[in-house]
Amino acid sequence: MVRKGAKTKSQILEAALRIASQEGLSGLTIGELAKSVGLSKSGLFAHFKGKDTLQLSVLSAAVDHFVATVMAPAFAEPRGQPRIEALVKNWLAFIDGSTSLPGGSVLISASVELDDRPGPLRDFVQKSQRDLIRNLEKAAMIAVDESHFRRDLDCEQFAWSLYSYILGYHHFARLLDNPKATTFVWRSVNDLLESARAGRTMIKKQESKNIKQTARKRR
Amino acid sequence: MVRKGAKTKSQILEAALRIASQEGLSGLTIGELAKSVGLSKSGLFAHFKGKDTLQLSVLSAAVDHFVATVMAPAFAEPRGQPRIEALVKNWLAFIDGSTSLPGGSVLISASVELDDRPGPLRDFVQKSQRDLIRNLEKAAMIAVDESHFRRDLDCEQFAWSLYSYILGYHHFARLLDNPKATTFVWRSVNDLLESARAGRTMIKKQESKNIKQTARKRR
DNA sequence: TTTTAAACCGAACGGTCGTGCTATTATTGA
DNA sequence: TCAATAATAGCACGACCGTTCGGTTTAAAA
Repeated sequence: MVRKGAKTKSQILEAALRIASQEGLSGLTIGELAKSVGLSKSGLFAHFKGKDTLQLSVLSAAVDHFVATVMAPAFAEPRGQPRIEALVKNWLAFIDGSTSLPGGSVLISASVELDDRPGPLRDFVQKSQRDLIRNLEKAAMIAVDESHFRRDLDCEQFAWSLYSYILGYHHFARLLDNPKATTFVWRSVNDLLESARAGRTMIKKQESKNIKQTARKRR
Repeated sequence: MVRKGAKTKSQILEAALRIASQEGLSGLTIGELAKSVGLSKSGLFAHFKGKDTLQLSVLSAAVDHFVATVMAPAFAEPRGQPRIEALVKNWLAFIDGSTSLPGGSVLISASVELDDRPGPLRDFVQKSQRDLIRNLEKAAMIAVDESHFRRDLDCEQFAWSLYSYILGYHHFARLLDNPKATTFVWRSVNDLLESARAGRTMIKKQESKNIKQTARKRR
């Protein structure tokens, strides 16, 4: 009894995601969105109680999309360093737009857009970004647990550095169109991985070699 | 004969800068701006040929403001590493808003806002950001020249890493309100400086010690 | 097939947007 | 001081914004 509605609603969010990724969250207008999905303004409006709800739904959809195309596949990889490398790889592809969205990450745009405007939208982005950092941190902790990384590694600092590189890539690749962005980010990430590995103990020679090999595979 | 006009124009740009830093460049509206400087919409509008020109002027003013409060003072410092550290220090203060602007860097916001919208505005931001990176690179090259950094340092990579950390700080400090942001960024920057220093030759022991000391001073 | 509720449209509302016009006030050079 | 000119205000415009409401179509339930 509630079939058609949910379907078009997801279509709406899909289109909304595409627009928001290009025009920003506040650049997403109901009229334009309605036109892009072939609905009337009021017809579309009926699916949400107001613009705020629509924007929140878009952000939520953005998180879902990010988790599905970046986090989930990475966390399906083997624990430890391979997982972290997969995560970075997926993430960069996500930013490039190779993964369906034309205009970079909606969440990064929203982060900058909302960082000075208190309210439910900012709260949501804040929370989702904190979760994201937490997951990076956890991935690092797992790598420590697997003896890929040294035991005294500051995982929070690690997560911060990693995220900074992602932001740097976003900036260089999207705005500056710098073709070296990929080289830079992987060099920095590999350095980061190496310094996280440094001083490791109790690893068999062969295993250590494997790790080094894996770290370089994307270059 | 052209006195009053230029004066109020600079007042307008000052207010515009403040608004744009909070609401974003596209969130800067003529009506609101006029109200904030106590002018009528049309009275203010007469100073610019259109909204595009206004936005360009704001971006230009943002660049000037950044250069004046971050770059210029840093480049007044001694060549090499001290200059780079001063640059980072000024930059972080600038992002915090301690330097007159309440809402972070207008240019960083604009970068994300415009990275998918071709046109004169994007071109301007692109150019100014490229200049900025260039200056970071030059600062690194000078440090190499001064034998603070090793001779085979990839200065472009150095500039990229440094800028990534700045972006990371912007994200963590502004959106996430993470109090550890300062710790993280300085730790990463110091690591970066150290790795840029590593393998240096022909430096007297005492000099080397001074450098290390300077690198740690802000922690 | 009929009933009934969900999905959608069209028109209209008050606001605000950027932008022109004309008139009025301030400022300035002579 | 006085004319010239720059600076500003007032008003109106078309366009689009988010939102409401009453009616029509469409799809699910019976």
